[in-house]
This record gives sequence, C-alpha cells and structure tokens, in this order.
Amino acid sequence: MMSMNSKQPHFAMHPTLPEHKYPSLHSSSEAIRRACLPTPPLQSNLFASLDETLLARAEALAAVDIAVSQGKSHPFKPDATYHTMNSVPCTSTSTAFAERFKQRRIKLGVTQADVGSALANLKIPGVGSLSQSTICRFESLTLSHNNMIALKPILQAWLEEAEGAQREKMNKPELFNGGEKKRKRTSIAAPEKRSLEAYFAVQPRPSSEKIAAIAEKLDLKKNVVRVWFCNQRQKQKRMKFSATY
DNA sequence: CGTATGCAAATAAGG
DNA sequence: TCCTTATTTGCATAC
Repeated sequence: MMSMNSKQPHFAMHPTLPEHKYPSLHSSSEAIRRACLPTPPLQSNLFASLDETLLARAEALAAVDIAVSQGKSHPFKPDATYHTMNSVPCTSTSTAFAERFKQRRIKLGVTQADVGSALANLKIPGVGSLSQSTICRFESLTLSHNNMIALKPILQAWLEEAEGAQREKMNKPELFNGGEKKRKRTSIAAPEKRSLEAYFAVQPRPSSEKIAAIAEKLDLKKNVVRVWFCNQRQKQKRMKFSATY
C-alpha cells in the first residue's frame, strides 16, 4: 500500500503504553507529562493540584482586570483560537516559574528559538524540540494551565543545565542550539485549500478511497487530506454553534 | 533581529 | 483503521 513515499511510519498511538520509548518522530505532551515528575514542591499541600486550580480561579479574578486593561478588552474573544481554553492564566507554580524563566533565559543570552531547538538535546525520553512560538507562549503565560504544568519541568531542566554549563564555563553548544525533532506542520497552499473546500462542500465525509484520490490530485499526503477533513468538520461545528448564539 | 499572535495542522484519548 | 472531541503546537507574518 502506499506507492509513493510514506514519509515516516509514526506509530504514535499506543493506547495503553505507559512508558514511552522515544517517539522518534514527535514528542508530544503525553509523553512529556510522564517523562518528568510534575514538580513536587516540598511544601506543597496535600491538595496540590486541586488547590492550585482553586487558587488559579481566585487569582484569575484579579488577573482578568490586568489582562483586560493590558490590551484586548473584548467580552468574548472574536478569535480565541476556538474555545475559551487559553484565557484565564493561572497563578500557580508554573506561572511564577515562567516569569523567572524568561529573566534567566535572557541572562544567559539565549533566544526563545534557541531554547526551543535545544530541548531535543536534553535527551529526555519523549521530549523533542519546540518552536519559538511555544516558548514565547510559555513565558507569556498564554498556554493552558495543563500545558504550562507539562512544560515547566522540561524548561526547568534545560535552564538548570544551561546555567550550570555556563557557570562551569563548559562548552555545551547542544544546550544553546541544535535539535530538530519538532512536530512539523504542513502548510497547505491557497489553491489546494480552495480545492479542498470545494470537495468539502459537496462531501464533508469522503471515503478513504476518495481521500486518497483527492490527495493524489492535489499532490498532498493522504493523511494530510484526511486530517484536513477532520479539522474542517470540527470547524464547521464550531461555526454552526457560534452562529446559533 | 527577536518576540507576539492569528489561524489551523497534528496529536491524544476514548469509541 | 478511522471518527470525534479537546488540545497542543508551529508556520507565517505582524509588531
């Protein structure tokens, strides 16, 4: 099957695999979450996470004011990616860490992009590189609470290694640039996108065969087309929903 | 140049 | 194998 080159066989889904071998291809939060301990604060209370959530809510009230006065002041995000997932930052450990992280990162004279690509060289199972965007969002607290918590130990690990290396004047270029194992994102060109939309208008749920045909015609990977239709269906539902209210 | 963001691919998790 | 739903990221491009 698959006459053409099937890029990489990413056997990413292993429903019940607890330990992750290196997902050679992508990293991804699932593994990341388990890879590093979710930060065990010495003085944490028994309800650590629960409490954090509650505190986050409480603090959120205060944070809202700040956020609002800081810029966008619209009631309901016109865009907000989709849902309302990423607003309401959280004032908890990961948040506090993020602030210091940026400061220390700058002190090391490293850019967000450098940090992102260097992460893969940390050799933490299941952890690959991240984009400048993600590092930026981590520092600016614009990731979801869970995402912040998942990324914290990883960035903390990098920070400590990098500071240590610099302190000892050790030359560890891998800690300041490198790695490539980052999730790739295909960019579908406008013409192809228009074709896909046309197909979608006629048949929102094409069969596997149809998808393969479309993929070939547009010179796109079959999986890319399949995912595009999935995402398009999601998008359509969201639009239908928001149009109703 | 480095950093923020909009839009939306790609993934995780449960059928 | 592939869907759906929820989320995590990254490409592009605006600051």
